[in-house]
Amino acid sequence: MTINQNTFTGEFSYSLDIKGRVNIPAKFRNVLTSDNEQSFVITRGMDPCVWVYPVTVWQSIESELRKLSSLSRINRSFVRSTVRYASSLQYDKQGRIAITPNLIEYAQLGKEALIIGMVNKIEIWNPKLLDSVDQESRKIDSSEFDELANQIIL
Amino acid sequence: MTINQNTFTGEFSYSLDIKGRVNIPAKFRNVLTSDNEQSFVITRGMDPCVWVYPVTVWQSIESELRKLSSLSRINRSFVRSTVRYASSLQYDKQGRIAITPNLIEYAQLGKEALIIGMVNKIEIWNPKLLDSVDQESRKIDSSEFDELANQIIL
DNA sequence: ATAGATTATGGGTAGTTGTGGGTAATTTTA
DNA sequence: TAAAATTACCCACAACTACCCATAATCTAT
Repeated sequence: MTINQNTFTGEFSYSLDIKGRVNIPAKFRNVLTSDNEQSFVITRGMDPCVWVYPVTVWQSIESELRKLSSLSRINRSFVRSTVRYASSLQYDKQGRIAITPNLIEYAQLGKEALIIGMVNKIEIWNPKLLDSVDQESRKIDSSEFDELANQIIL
Repeated sequence: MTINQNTFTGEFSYSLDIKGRVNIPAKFRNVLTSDNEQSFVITRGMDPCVWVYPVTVWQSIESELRKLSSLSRINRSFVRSTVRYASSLQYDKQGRIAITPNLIEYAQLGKEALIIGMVNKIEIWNPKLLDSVDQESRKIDSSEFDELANQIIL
């Protein structure tokens, strides 16, 4: 049963096979709306990981990007860096997607892949890399972190 | 008689079976509103226990999370740490939910499970662990309890 | 107090899911 | 144009999960 459309939560550890394929957790596939046509858009994350969007979500990001005027240099560079590495792909009959060598390298993915639901998107991490990034940001941001928690967590 | 919709009070001791299932107390199921569709969201608690939310309560957390832009590093790390261990699930015909191995390990759950109503959510504890956490915090917190007294009348 | 309903707990089975590998089609390269 | 490499598609199997049924204990109402 799906609680919410296009919403991803939870953590799953899967293996990246020799052909560069990872499984999309069944739960994630099930919350995809039909207008996504079993497709995702994958791209670089802001952190060293892979971001995976449902097509419909990505489309709304694109329309936001369209609004940014190219007169501004920051806008141009921002649009370029977000769109540059994005490509759309379908998952196969077993529910797997093939990650491009580009992105495998960027996210430093090995045999293990940690898949994390991030509400409106999915992240694919090298588990060890996530650990270190996590610890780092907890050191730096702990007070702002607590503030957010006070606002949001019930 | 039910006191209030989606409100949980009281303490119940249940067993965790070999498949990792625990019963949700009938009283708790009965106060669930129908728009929860017999579903809960379970996640890590701030203490070493499992938190169980009615879906509707979780949705309000989720909608707050959706507002946080992923451009900010703190936001990303906060969303990740909040959502990472959360998953939604329905209880079966017998009223049980299956707790993920992840969370069983985190809350150090064994055969016994203590289920505690926490007003807007449910906690699942290893009874012995709760005892020790409880004693510990009673030592520390008495002054802070006094502070709370100014906010809440019992 | 007793019958009927509800609740707690255990286990079996069929279908789903994760993972590996094989073959054909397509693209790239020489 | 032919060989090599890559990609897409398919099949197979093991492990797991969801769903179902059974039984014992407890509660409810007359």
